[in-house]
Amino acid sequence: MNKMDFSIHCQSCSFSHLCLPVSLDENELKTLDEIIERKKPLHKHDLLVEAQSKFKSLYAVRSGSFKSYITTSDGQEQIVGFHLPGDLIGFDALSTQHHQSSATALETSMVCEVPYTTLEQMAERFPTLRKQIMTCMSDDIKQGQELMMLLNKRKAEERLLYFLAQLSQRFSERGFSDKQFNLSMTRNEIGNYLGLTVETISRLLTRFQKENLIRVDGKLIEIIDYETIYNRSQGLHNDLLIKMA
Amino acid sequence: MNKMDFSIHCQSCSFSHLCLPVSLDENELKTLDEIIERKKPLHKHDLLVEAQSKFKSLYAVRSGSFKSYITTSDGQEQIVGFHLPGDLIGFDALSTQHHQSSATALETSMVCEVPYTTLEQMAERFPTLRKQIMTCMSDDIKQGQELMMLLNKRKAEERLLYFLAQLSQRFSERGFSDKQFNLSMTRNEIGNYLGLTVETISRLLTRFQKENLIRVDGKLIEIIDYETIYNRSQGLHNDLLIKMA
DNA sequence: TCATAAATATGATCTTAATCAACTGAAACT
DNA sequence: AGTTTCAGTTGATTAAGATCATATTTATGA
Repeated sequence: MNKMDFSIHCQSCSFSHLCLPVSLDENELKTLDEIIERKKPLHKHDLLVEAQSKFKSLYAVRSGSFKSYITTSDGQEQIVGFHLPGDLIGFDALSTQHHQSSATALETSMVCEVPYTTLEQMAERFPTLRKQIMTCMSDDIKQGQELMMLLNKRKAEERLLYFLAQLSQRFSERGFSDKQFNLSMTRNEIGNYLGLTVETISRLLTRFQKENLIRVDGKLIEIIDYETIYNRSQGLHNDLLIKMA
Repeated sequence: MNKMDFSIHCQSCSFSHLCLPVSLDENELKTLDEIIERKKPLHKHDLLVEAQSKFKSLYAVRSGSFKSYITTSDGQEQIVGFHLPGDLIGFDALSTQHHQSSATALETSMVCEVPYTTLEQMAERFPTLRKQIMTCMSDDIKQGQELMMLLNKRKAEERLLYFLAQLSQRFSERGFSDKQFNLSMTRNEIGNYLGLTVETISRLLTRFQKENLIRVDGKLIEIIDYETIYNRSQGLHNDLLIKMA
């Protein structure tokens, strides 16, 4: 048994459909469950992974949320992703065996630690697990490509609407409400991620509220008109949609 | 033997240090070499991989160059990468078993096709190959993150200088001249990739020439002052560097 | 609980690169 | 060869979002 056993198991985890366990059979799942260490909770701002540190483990988010970010030579921070329960953190380290990005908790959070050497041994035995690891990595690539598109081709309004639509969708996949949720990141962090300034994020959120797309109360966001949010995040406006119909 | 044998082998390929063969022993290399199919040359604009198509193979660039791009619902194209000899194309398909992005040749080019099922069987037998595949994927993620940073935090001048510096470096890794090379992509494609317009690329190139950083002659680029190009691509300007010294 | 700091909101101004436009040169196509 | 299309250059104007400035609200901590 692990030092820390919080009596949490992959078998009963409500995010297993998004995480490594996908498509493992009972026996495989049991083995995976045994190598995973449940760590004690991290608090806001706590560092989970430090960039440049040696790669030892992957981390699966159990509760709470994280941001991962890279830092430029001149000290600027670029957020490259926000992680919700079920997400895996650390794939970018496989290339150099050192982490490319750091990850910190955005709120009190729990993770499952997956020691890489044991995971690798398991991967050797279970092709389905190997496949799932690849899938997760490939997802990371895909997400990066989509974000690149967003940053390149979309204007401020579309970026933020996309961000909101995507968050709503991700919450829904995880069994949370997709109509009402709390932002665990600051406006500043959203801006950093989307390539915009805090001021722009703030102004847009108030505008979206005036347009009756969302309701904003500090960190709490209520999605009122998902349809329009989604359409406009894709660059489709009402007048355009009417023309097409 | 394969239907097409151009008498080219991994064993004698000058890009093997960048490709799958890295860290394979002689025996492993021979097996890899046998499953790889050398295809006939592709010409400019020829489609190598079509987005949404079923994932069958990875492709290693042998000569020439490719762009890969995704297409939005409204038909816009976003270039997500340029591929030089030794690069692998197709990792983004592992997640869904369908390609996310399309790839077309920018000039007459040759590829080695690596059928995925056989590669997977090999990966099962050779842990080093498995590791190398992971490394390549992880590199893709890393590159995506760096580009994201570039698009998010850097201004036009810095983006294009970064692009030039990176190209020069990549050519050098492949044994080509890092001082003088041909752009196989159009200004338009560079702009698309960097999130800028053709006009901006054109103006910047002429400015860089006036500033004696490069010489431009149509597609031919000569790197004159790599040091300054690199520094300024990182947001470091001369006056700033003087202050720091 | 108050004090200080951090996050958010909002207005005024400025900057960068996009857009629009016109022209030149280079390929590609019968 | 000559025409059409595509790629690139350069200038003038505009618009989107950054930056600067200042409140205001919300957290955090002694």
